[in-house]
Parts: sequence; C-alpha cells; structure tokens
Amino acid sequence: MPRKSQKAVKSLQDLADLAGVSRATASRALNDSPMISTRTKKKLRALADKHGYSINRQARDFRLRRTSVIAVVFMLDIKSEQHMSDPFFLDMLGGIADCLAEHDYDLLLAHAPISNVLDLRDGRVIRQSDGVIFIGQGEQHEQLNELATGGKPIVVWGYPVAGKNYVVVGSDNVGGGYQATRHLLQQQRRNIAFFGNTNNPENAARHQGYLKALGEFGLEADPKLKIDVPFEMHRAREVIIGFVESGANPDGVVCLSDVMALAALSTFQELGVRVPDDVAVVGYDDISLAAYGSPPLTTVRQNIHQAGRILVESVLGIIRGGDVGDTILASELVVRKSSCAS
Amino acid sequence: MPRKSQKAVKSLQDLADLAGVSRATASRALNDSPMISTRTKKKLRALADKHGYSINRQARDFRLRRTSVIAVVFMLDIKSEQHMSDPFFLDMLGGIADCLAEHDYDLLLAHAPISNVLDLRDGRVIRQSDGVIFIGQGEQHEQLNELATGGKPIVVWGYPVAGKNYVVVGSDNVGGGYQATRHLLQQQRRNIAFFGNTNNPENAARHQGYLKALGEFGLEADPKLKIDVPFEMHRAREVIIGFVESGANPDGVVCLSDVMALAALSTFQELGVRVPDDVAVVGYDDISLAAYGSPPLTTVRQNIHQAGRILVESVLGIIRGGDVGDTILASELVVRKSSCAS
DNA sequence: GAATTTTATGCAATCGATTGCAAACCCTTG
DNA sequence: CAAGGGTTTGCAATCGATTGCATAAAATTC
Repeated sequence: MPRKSQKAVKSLQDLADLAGVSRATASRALNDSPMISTRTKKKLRALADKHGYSINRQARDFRLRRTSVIAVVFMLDIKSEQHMSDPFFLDMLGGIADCLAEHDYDLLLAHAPISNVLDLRDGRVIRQSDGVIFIGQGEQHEQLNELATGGKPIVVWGYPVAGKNYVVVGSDNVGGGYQATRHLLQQQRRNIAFFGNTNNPENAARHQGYLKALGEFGLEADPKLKIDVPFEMHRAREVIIGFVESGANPDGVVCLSDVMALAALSTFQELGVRVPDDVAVVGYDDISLAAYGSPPLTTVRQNIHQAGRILVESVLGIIRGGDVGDTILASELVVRKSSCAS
Repeated sequence: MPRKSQKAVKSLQDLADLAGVSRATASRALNDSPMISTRTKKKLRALADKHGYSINRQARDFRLRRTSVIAVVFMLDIKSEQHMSDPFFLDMLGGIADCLAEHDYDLLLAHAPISNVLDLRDGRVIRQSDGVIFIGQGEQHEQLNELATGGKPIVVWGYPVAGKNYVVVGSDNVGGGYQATRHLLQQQRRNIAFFGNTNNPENAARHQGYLKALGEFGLEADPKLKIDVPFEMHRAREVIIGFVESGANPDGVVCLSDVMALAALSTFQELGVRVPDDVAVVGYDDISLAAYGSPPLTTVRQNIHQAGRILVESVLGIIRGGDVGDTILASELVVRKSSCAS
C-alpha cells in the first residue's frame, strides 16, 4: 500500500494541480485524447491510480447532457395481474442488468402498473434516462408508437405489429403456441383449452399458433375452451375452478406462462382431475421451477437471459445512432415426461 | 390543451426570463422558499405548469452534491449458489423499489456475486450513491463493519452480530427455525434434518432455533442430518440425492428456503420417498409458489415486502442524520395441510 | 538564425441548478 | 420628508467535468 497522500484527490483540478498541468490537459489525458503527448498521459494515469482518483460521472454526464441510465418498464397489465414476482421477469432483468453493467450504464426500474405509457413523458423514466426498454406491449401499441416518435430511444419486448415504428425484440410466439398445441394433438388429445388473455400482440400470436396447429389436424377451436386466466396464482386458481365446475372438460391445456401452468396443475389435482391422464398441461417460459413441479412441466422455452442482452444492445444501438432492426428469437418446446403423458 | 409555447422552456433561466425575474428568484419560488412573496410564487408555479417545465434533477443533485440514488446489493454467495431468480429476492426488491419511488430516490441494482464488499468502494455502487442496502451478510461481517465506518450510510438485511456497527434489519430467525422444528417434533418426528449452509449469521440463527427446539424435546442434533444444500434447484437435487443414497433417513426436514424445500419435495418423490408419510418438509419465505407445490408447502413466512420498505426507511433515516436502530420483524409459521402431515 | 509548420498545452465558456450576501423596494413612524 | 425596519429580489460564485479556440513550445525547413 502506498502511503496515503496528504489530502484526497477528489476532482480533476486536484489531479491537475498535482501534476502541474491544467484541468483541460488532465481531462484529455485521462480520455486518451490524441492531442496529448504520451508522456503526459502516462504521468496523469499513474497519478490518478496512485491517489485513487476516479472521475465524477455525475459531473461528466451533466456536462455531456446525458444520463448513462436506461429505464426498464415492466408493462404489468392490471387485468391479467401478472406480477413482477413472476420468475420470468427476473430472468430477463438479470440479462438486462448484466449487459447494461458491461456497457457502464445504470438501470432505473419502473415497475408500477402503467395505465398509459404516455404519462411517463413527464416523469423520470423518460426525462432522466437515455433510453427505455419496455417489457411487454400490453394493449398500448399506439401509445408506444407515439412515444417512439418523440425522439427517445425505445425498445420493446413483444411481437411486431403492423404499422409500428418502434424497435421490437421478441420470440417466435406463433411457433411457440404452435409447437405446444401440436405436441398435445400428437398425443391424440382433441379438446385443447387455451388459458390466458390474448389482448396483446405477443399472446395473440401464441393463440394464432394454437389455431394453426388445430387447423392442421382438421379441427376448429371451441370458443368455450379459451378462457382469460390471470397470471397471478391465487386468482388463476379461482378462475380455473370456475372453468372446471362449469362443466368444461378439456384433455389438454396450453398456458401463457409457467406460473399459470403450475397453478393449473395444482388446481386440477385439487379438483380430482388427474394430470396427465385426464388432462395434459403445457406451460410457457421454462422457469427453473418448471422442472420441479409434480409432475414436471412440459413448456416452451424462450432464452430470456439472452433476450435481455439483446434488448440492451438494441437501445444502445439506437442511442449511437445506428439503424436497429427487430430481433425474433427462436422458441423451443421442452418436453418433460409427465405433465403431458409421453 | 393550451397552445404550444413558442419555444420549449427547458431551464430555470428560460422560466425566469418568461416571468421577468432572475434565476435565483425562480429557483426559490419553485422550492417554496419563505424569502419569496406569495404572488411571485403563484406566478412562477403557474408558468412552470403551463409550459411543462420540470426541474433537471441531474443538475440539482450535482449542485447539492448528492445523487438521489440508493444502491441495492444482493449478496449472492457463490458457494451456496442462491440465484437472484429466487422469488424471495424479487419480493424484497419490490418493497424496496416502491418505497424508494415514494421518496423520489432511484434504485441502482448490483447483482453480481461480490467476493469482497470492500471492492465496491471504488465502484459506482458506493461512490455514486447516497446509501447502500445489502441483502444478506454473507460471510462478510467484518468488511461490512469497515464499510460502515467509512461514512457511507449502509443498512443490511440479515441478523445482528456481536460487535457490528452497521444497521441491521432482519426477521426473527431463531424463532423461525424454532417454530419450524417444533412443528415437526409435535408430529412425533424425531429424526429431523437441517438443509442449508449456516455460515452466515442469518442462517446460523435459524439453526440455533432448530437446536433449541430439539433441546426442548430432550433431543440432541445428529450431525449427519445437517447438510449443506445449495439454494439452486438443480444443484440442490444432486446433493439431496447423494444424501438419501448415503443411507440418511430423516422423517422431517427444515429447509433454509422455499425453493430448496420445493427441490427437496420433488427429489424425495422422485426417489420414492413419500411426502409427508415418510418425511415431512418445512420451507422458509412463503413464496407464492409455496402454496402450489404438491403437496403444498408448510413454511415460515417473513413479511418481505414490508422488510424492503423498512430497509429503505432506515437508510434514508441515516442519510437525514437520524439515530437509526436495528429492526427485527416477526416470523410466522404457515401450516399447509400436506407437506407435513397435519 | 529567422520563418514556418507541427505538436502540446492552457484559457475560459458551458451544462442547470442553489445560495450567501448585497442591494432595492415598500412601509411605518418620528 | 428622512430615517429605520422589514420584505423581496438579484448578483455572482459554485459543483466537476468537456471542448473550441488561442497560444506556447518544439521541430522542421530554408
């Protein structure tokens, strides 16, 4: 350990004084400007090291009129009651946080339910960030479109909609819904229910995949088998109980999330409906708990962690002025032995 | 909608010009300074409203030499492999985020595994925040102590240790471990295992509660029944398989988290050990999935969301210069019918 | 050695707020 | 009406960096 210096070197000025140069030179030296001689650079770097000087990012960002903050907004739909405690969100958040950290950006989390994203314009999320990542489109496609035209870099996790002018990162939801449904059909199941709210583009696409699979097997969807199950477990349970007691009798269920599927599994068993004998269940997301349900859950995996990284790369791309296009990731059916009879 | 003004009012100076006063007066008016007459205040407020002016927090914070940021560090122990995807973390994060937002603070998330918290001193977490919340003490009691003496406001979620000089918020871990164990003992179970790593104060306290309960029933702990199960599901499974195959034969298990308990449940069943007939399992945390395992999980509930809020109030209290003491929240056993025979 | 080019450094304005102190204003009152 | 007191307001420095432009120093050429 080097001897402690007389007084802390807190600002660039302190450092410059110590080196006998001006603040300007110190700044340029540390930023590796070509205007500065190698000798001076070396000297200043060494001095900075020795005295533990590190730049005041707040001051720098202030001067450069930027924030080094990316806001992340979880579009929790109040009606469908998806919680931020859905492990899906955390996986994604993890990917985002990792990638932002690598690029030296901060993460500002907004998690309150947002009834209208345009309201964000007056708040910190928009004004005090360099860009925003929205997780989910909700039913606010129009508003997102308007926000995007406001000049703030925006990227949305969801599904491309005709006429959008914001950047989308998403997974192949049609394919996911299709694979899940076909898997059930291949087991000779013919009364396949669809659990979940489809009033946002992402979920609508999965439903489209569901219809496509049914079509290939020459089936028509039974509207009674499509119900709007909330994402929250306790409320999901209530709805599913109502569904079963109303006499519905599916032999397969495609769910919009694993949490929902786990609730379904548990509720069916509670009601004496055997899984997978009477009804097979397929989930979505492949959260880590999926493998540990009983029975373990067959589900559609999206690479959420990677998705988080791509979201970040996309906003940063826009900030840098690049021409950023949409990204659609593959979905993959993960078959586990028991939630669907093999 | 009022007609758009000629040019955007972006800075205080713009607003002051518009009102025909100086920047200083505008600043004081918006901050409700007693130096300013009511008439001037009203005028400036109205003008600010009308032209959609809102203060530049970055500039203000810069001037006031503060950041309005509280950092949250999850002390993920590499060895025990607890993930941030443990729902426990998200619940707590939710409480923290809510409360910070109410106080107009930002949240900076640090989630990488931290091998030595003192390393944080050079990073943004410490330098660019007004205070830090640590979730968990890990094995770094000493380092936390040193950090706390560095003058940065710090609050730790964990369990009070003798000689600490940082503020702790935690729950009654001794009581939690005690209740869980006693519950099993009351069902005439006598070979009760303890799953999880106890090398941090929080978990050690739970183990102490476990020992206390055994003692009250005149039992001694069997060291073979205490094993170091990782928090991560897949790894937990491996360890539990090893445990059972080595001939261990507990009739009850106290786990350090629900995720671990769910892994235990599933692994036992996979191995043909019946739950709760052969072995009863108690978890910790009462995550929302706990009620939906099969069988549903008996567990110790901590009010995590509230804990998050208290953590925030505590750091802010320290920042304001208050005299902040520790907080210990109650733990409550939640008995569900099946993971332990009633 | 003087003139010219190249390279390295410094001066000072700037970003948008806050605040101590001085100055201007408005009332009373003698 | 001038002096004295209380109320409002403005001036200008400040926080810690970046950067265009001017200038100084060094290197090159004649």
